[in-house]
Amino acid sequence: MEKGEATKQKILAAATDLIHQHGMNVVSLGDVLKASRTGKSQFYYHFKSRDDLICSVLSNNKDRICDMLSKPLESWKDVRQWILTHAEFQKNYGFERGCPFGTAAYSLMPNQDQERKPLQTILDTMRDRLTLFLENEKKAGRLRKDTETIKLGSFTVAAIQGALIIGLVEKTDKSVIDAMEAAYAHLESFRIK
Amino acid sequence: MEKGEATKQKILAAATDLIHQHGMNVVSLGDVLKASRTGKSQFYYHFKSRDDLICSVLSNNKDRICDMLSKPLESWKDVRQWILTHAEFQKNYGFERGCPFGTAAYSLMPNQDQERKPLQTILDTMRDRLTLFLENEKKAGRLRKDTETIKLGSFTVAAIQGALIIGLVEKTDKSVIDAMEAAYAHLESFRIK
Amino acid sequence: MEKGEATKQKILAAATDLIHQHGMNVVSLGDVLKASRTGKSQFYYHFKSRDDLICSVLSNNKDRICDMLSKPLESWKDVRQWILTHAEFQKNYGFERGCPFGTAAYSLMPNQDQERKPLQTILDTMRDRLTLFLENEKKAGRLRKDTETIKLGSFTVAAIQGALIIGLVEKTDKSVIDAMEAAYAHLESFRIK
Amino acid sequence: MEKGEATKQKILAAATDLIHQHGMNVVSLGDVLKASRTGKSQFYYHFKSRDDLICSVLSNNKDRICDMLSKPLESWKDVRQWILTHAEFQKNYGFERGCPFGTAAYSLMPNQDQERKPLQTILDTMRDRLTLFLENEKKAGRLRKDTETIKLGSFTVAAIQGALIIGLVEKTDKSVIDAMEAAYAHLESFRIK
DNA sequence: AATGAATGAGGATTCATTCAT
DNA sequence: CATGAATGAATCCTCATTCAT
Repeated sequence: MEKGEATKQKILAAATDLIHQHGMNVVSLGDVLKASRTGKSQFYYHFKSRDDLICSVLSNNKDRICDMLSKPLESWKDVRQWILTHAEFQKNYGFERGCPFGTAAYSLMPNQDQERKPLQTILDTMRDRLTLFLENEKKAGRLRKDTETIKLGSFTVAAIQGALIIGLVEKTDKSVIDAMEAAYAHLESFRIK
Repeated sequence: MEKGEATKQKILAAATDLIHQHGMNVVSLGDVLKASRTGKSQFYYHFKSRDDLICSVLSNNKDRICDMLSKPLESWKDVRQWILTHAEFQKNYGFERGCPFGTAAYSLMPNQDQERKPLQTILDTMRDRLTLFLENEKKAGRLRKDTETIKLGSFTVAAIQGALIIGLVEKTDKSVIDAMEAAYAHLESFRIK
Repeated sequence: MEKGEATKQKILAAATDLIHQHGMNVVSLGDVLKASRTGKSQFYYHFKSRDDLICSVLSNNKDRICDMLSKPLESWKDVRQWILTHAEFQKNYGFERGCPFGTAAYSLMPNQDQERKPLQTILDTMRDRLTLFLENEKKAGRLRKDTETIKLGSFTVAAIQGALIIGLVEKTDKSVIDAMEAAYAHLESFRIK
Repeated sequence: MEKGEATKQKILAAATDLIHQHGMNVVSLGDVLKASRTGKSQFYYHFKSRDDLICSVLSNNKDRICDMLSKPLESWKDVRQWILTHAEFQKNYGFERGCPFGTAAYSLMPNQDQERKPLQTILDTMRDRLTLFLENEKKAGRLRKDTETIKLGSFTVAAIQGALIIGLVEKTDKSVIDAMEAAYAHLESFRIK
């Protein structure tokens, strides 16, 4: 990685972090440059515009998140663990952030279709991963035959994201975990032991 | 209500709507004034500052939402209906908005404790309303004795909010309703018929 | 004239002068503000944008020039005097400027149709004024019946503008006056004494 | 001509064209590089600065124009043709350009004496060419003895340049040709048939 | 001879706010 | 209650130029 690329990554990293913190509409170029200790010109050498940066961040998030989701869920424990990880993640940030996915979803303007694409991808990946697990369980006879796996996928993603919103407001993980446990309990209620 | 108060309400209404649409960090004073057909001076007569307006909007939202929640849930049908209403509400806005609650939660800066209060109130009211219903059902012997009603309250609120995020990304209510139905199904699984 | 209007006029005057000097594409907002000793915000209070300012200047020029042309030409001496005035005008500015009309014409981008309108008006006014004089002379039997007055109008305007270009390059009025005298001579060649 | 020289010519050609189109104050280095498909470094290898480029363009223009003027005018038809060619030239460019000479004259800052030199040369060449023709005609007894040939030279150049300004404003060649025909008529009025 | 990277000044514009009337 | 005018910091972005390689 050459020197130039390093600068670009530094900017991207700073922007990714700031946007995760504050939402993309609130982060100014100046903020990003201050945080990355770079100058305007360096920025405009590496990015076409602020919008370009935003898109890069979004797509960067998509890559990182999808990367984390690349290992398939292999057990019910995995599932529970994955759900609860989100709460832990939020707690580590002092309840000052939600999931980058949720942050972005609520920052998007209705017409930003380009920017919405990576979010859609993240959403699909999260849901599909769960659905795949459930399907496998069904085939193995460990899940009720009548389980609507896709529906449960959407449900789980929603429950996680919603729980994080509660965390943002309450600044405690009490209710967050409550909600997540309940969500997991719902999943498990389809399980055949 | 004198003429002056009417102006204030006009500004507040415009701001509430715009903020619901775009999130509070993105709406400029100019936007609000344009939308409310008022002038700078009228604004600064009625509000101390932009922050003051934001707080008013938030508290206004709180009042309106809590108002809508004042009638207690009286039947399982009521519960299901209430959950699904959120999806309908979002659909009516062309999936360009989430719930004002969620929008605000994701717009808040970590240090805006003052502004977070009305959100906390909304959250509590939503949860308590459901909890109250469940407790009543339990007393009436129509709910399993071991049901953790508060947990289920948080869970339901989370599921609703999360489902709306999905709506924002997908711009369809398919998955939104899927998630909500699943959430309701979970509640009902505790019911004794 | 209130205080606010005065500020606007100060800005407009400074811009008009600077644009006459350098052409509209070269004059920056900063230049105008420095020259008018005003601030950015004062500017944006009174003008919608830089483009708005440019249009105002152009239309202002149009008004001022057309005003100067409002008194009809009444004698051949008037005509000659009018033509030569342009040279004198340029000399007074040390040959650092052409006619505001020419300056603007050469600064226009092909797509600036809005901005071209006032120029068209100036052009028409200059030509019509001469044409009117010639027509009157023709009616009075002091001009050859076969004179194409409109053609001569365009010709005269062109000769004046072109002469000023020469002045810009040579920084002397020698050739400018030569060209103008020749142009006038051409007009007079249609005269019947 | 080596490879390096070719690059330089490519840049020069692009710049010449762009400057003819938009005037030299409006064309940015980036524009030139984009149009010539070259890079910053190539530019700074071949030119000292933007100013250097401008000077080169001006001198390039001078060379090309003077080249076109190198064949002497040999008949009255030649003269008329030459004048009218300017209108045709402008028409071919959709009335989006004047003569490079006029464009440059109006783009120059008063203190750019260095840059003004090539313009002076162009002007002299145009005028002298006509003057020479007229002198020859005079010697041949086909021109009135009292004709002030130099004056007529300046006059003709002015009329051409001014006519082109009209073309820029009106975006039609109607008046342009009117003015040019009148100018030629004036010249011819000195002719002895 | 040419490349990618960096620089800093300056471009137009919008913002929330204040003040005098 | 309301108006018009002013303020200055901050927004995103483009410019011509330079440097190390």
